[in-house]
Amino acid sequence: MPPRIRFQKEEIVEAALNVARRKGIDAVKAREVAAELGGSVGPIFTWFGSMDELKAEVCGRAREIYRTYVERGLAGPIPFLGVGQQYLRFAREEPELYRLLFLRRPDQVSGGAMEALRFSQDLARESLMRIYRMDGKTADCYFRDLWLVVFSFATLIVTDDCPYTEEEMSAVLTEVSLSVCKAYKEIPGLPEGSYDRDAIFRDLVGRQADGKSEG
Amino acid sequence: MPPRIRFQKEEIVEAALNVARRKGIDAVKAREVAAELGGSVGPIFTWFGSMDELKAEVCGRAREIYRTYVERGLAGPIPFLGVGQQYLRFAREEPELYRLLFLRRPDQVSGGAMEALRFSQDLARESLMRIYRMDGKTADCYFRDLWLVVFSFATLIVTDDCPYTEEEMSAVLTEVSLSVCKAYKEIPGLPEGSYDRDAIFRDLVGRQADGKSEG
DNA sequence: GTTGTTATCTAACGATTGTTATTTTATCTC
DNA sequence: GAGATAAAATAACAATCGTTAGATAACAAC
Repeated sequence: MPPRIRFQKEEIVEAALNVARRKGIDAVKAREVAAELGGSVGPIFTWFGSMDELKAEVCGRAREIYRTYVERGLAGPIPFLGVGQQYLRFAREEPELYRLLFLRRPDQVSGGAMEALRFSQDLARESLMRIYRMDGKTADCYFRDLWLVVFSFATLIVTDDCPYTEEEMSAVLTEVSLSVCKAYKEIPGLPEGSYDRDAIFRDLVGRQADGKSEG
Repeated sequence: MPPRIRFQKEEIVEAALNVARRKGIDAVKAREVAAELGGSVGPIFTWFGSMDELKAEVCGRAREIYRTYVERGLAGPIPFLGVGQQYLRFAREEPELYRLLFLRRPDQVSGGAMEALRFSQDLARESLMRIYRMDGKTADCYFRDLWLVVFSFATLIVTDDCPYTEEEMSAVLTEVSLSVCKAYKEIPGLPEGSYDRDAIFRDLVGRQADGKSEG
C-alpha cells in the first residue's frame, strides 16, 4: 500500500488560491505553490494535468468568494446599494482576486470575466423587483447606473491609486443613487417605471442620515 | 570608423511601442522587439541599459498618444463630454496602451497610472470654468461623476466583454450628464454652483438630437 | 520484518527570459 | 586597398518557467 496522501487536491487549490491572493494569478507557479504547501511540485502534477488546470480551479474559488460578498450585500436593507458596497469591499479586501475576475479578457479567465457581474445583476434585479416593485427593465437600468460608478471605484482601488476617500466614495454612491432615482422620473425619454421611488428615496436619505452602518 | 547606425534609439522605442500595442507591455521582450525591428537584440542594449529602461520609454510614448486623444476631446463643442468620448475612443483603438496606463498599479508603470487622469481633470476643469462659468470645485465634481462612468465603460471595452452597445454607452453618458446637471441644483447638501446649468442642458440635449458627430 | 504499492521528493529536461562576451562587418582614414 | 573603429549579429550565459523520469519512502497486508 502507498503512504497516506499528504496533500489533498483541495489543499493544493487552497495553497494556489493563497498565492493568488497575495501576489496575483501570474505568481501561481508550480514551485511557488509547492513552497506554500511546504512540499514539492510532485503532488501538484499528480492531481492536476497542468498548471492551467490548477489556475482554473483558483478562478472557481475566487468566484465563490465573490459570491459570498454579493449575497451579503443583497441581504442588507438597501439591496442595490448593498451590492455596490460589498463589491467595493471585495475590491479592497481581495484586490488580486478582483483583478482576476474583472480585469482580464474573458479568454484569459475560465468562465468569462463578466459572468460574476451577470450573476450580480440577476440577483439585484430580483431584489429590486420584489422590494421596490420595479419591473425588470427598470431594475436593470438602476443596477447598471449604480454599478458603472461602483465598478470605477473598485478598479481604482485595486490599481492602488484611488484619488477618493472612503467617505467620498460613499457620498458619491448615494448621490448617484438619488440622481438616478430622480432622473428616471423627471427626464423625458428615459424609461418610466411604476416603482416606488419614494421608498428608495427614504431608504437612501435615511441611510445617509444614519451615518455608516453594515460591517 | 564604424558602420553607420542602422537602428536609432527612437526606432527601437517605436518598435517596442508597436509590440506593446499589439500584444501588451508584457510581450515587450528583447527578442520580440528585435524581430519587430528586423534585427538582433544587440542594438537594444547599446542604447538602453535594460529592458525596464526601454519599457519606461514606451510608457512615455503611450502617455503622449493618450494626450492627443484628450486634447481633441476638449477642442469639441462640449468639453467634458468630449473628453469622455475620446477616452472611450482611446480604449477602443488602443486597448493595450489603455491597460498599460490605467489598469496597472502605480509602482508597475513609470510615472504613475493616474497621472494621465489628473492631467485630463486639469484640462477639463479649465474648460468647464471658462465655458460654463463653473467654479473649480464644481467643475471637478462634474468631471468626476461623468468620468466615473466613462472609466467603467472604457475598462469594460478593454476587457473585451462590454455588455453595452456603443449607442447604449452614448445614451448613458448623456443621461448621466443630465442627471448630474439636475442633481447638483436640486438635491440639498450637494455643492451649489452658480454656473450656467441651462447652457449645459442645451448643449447636451442639442447634441443628443443631432445624433452622432465628431469623428 | 518483509514486500508491494504509490505518494512524494529530487533532479533534471527543454523552452524562454534578460543580459553579455565574442565575432562579424561595414565604414572612414590613410 | 589596408587598417582601425564601433555597430550589429551571433551565440552563449545564468535564471526561471512547466513538466517529467527516476529515486525515495511511507504504509498496509502478510
